[in-house]
Amino acid sequence: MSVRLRFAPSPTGYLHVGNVRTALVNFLYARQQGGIFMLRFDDTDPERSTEEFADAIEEDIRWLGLKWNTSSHQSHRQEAYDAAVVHLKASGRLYPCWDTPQELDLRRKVLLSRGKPPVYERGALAITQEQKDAFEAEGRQPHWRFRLNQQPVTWQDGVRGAVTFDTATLSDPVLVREDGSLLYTLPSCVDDLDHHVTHVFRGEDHVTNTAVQIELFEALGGTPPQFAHFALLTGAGGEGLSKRAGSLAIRDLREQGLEPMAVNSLLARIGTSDPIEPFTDLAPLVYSFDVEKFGRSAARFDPHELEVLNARIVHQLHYSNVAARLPGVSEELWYAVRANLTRVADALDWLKVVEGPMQPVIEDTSFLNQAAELLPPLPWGEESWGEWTSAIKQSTGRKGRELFHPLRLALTGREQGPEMKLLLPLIGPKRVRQRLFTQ
RNA sequence: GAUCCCUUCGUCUAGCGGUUAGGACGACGCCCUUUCACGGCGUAAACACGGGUUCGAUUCCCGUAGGGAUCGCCA
Repeated sequence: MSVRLRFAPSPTGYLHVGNVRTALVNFLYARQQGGIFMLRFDDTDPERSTEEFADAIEEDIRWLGLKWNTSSHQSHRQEAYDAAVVHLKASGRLYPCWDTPQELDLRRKVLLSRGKPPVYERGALAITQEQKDAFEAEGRQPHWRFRLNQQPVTWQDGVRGAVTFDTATLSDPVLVREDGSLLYTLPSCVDDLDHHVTHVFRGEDHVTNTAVQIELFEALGGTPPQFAHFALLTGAGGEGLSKRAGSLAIRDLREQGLEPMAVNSLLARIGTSDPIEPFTDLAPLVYSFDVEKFGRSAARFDPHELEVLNARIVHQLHYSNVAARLPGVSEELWYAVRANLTRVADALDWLKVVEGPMQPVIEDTSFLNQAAELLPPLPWGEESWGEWTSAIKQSTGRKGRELFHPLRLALTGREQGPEMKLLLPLIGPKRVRQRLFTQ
């Protein structure tokens, strides 16, 4: 049976680098194994989930090039969850609770102040039938908790090896709210089962959930998928990333003009033992992927690395990949300037330099006038620059920087840039003369 | 407060008792290009600290410090 993996964002915000790393890891493994990659919207929280965010997430994933085979929304699968709830109630694993949030909050604080873990003490299991009747008479609806086995749960983690977690140290999770709406845990397990998910790769913030979910999978009569939990990313300063995810939203990176493959190249390899390299497509990332290459310590995500990767990717990009984004930029211009770019859009600046209008920088008027007299014969090609500068050298005695620098400045207005032998023919004789004679 | 995970060049990491502690990115230098950038080549750069165990610890154990995570009617 082929592998089936899923990326399950909740549409309560924009995709950020942490999310995308999770998406990539699941995508890469699914592709490598020739399996299925599913996009699943965990939109069980009607308060916070919106269609706008769901659309934005799809847009971002498409931009990255992570094609999914199927997609689903948890908000459309209520019947499946209802059936699971009925089953769990019947087997006694789901029990009603009438605690109010205020009571629970207070209880947690009391336990904490005594130095005890703030775990739900199962008061609801102890209440009498009279109390239940009383609650119901008042019209109060219960919320429902999953009764944990309070035993060690062990699984073989793809990154961390054998992991054991004692569910006695955990609170029985609430699965269903008073109003019947569901929390993340149940739909997630039901979907994983129904969709035959074989592997779940996610951040280590989910390890405790895994123990709970394994019990749930079993209570539902299913077999848990294989898990792998990689260490989370931190910011460049070593601080947690999740809290300040806003500045690292994928759409911001896109708006900054970064290439999707720069993002993919970094996020697929950061924290792994494979070198971070500038790739122009996903294929090498797919075949080199191995979840065991992930380390167990948090890696730093440094936006500067993204810049560096982006530049190196841009230097390799073919004209066909960028032409649509660069109106007016010819193939010749692209190949002349790409090695000097950090972002694709920077080519537009060079278009302006070549075609004008631009302000030449004049260092030495008489030298430039002399040079203008020595311009090589038309038509100009790559060899014209050499012919021209040799002639100038001969007649003026200048060489090296003295010879070269004033010409670049007059012709491009810039201290640095692409090779002049490529730029000269593009600028052309008319504009060259114009710029040389600028006073 | 409790529990779990982690700590090797600036960064991402290899290492699984004896190594000149390896690679990648970055930095720096040289070469190429009659400046710059690109590219090529090269150099510098690390075992958090303190105790053990051992003939011998980067590697195993304990502790300290630091970092990350979890303890929700969020996902």
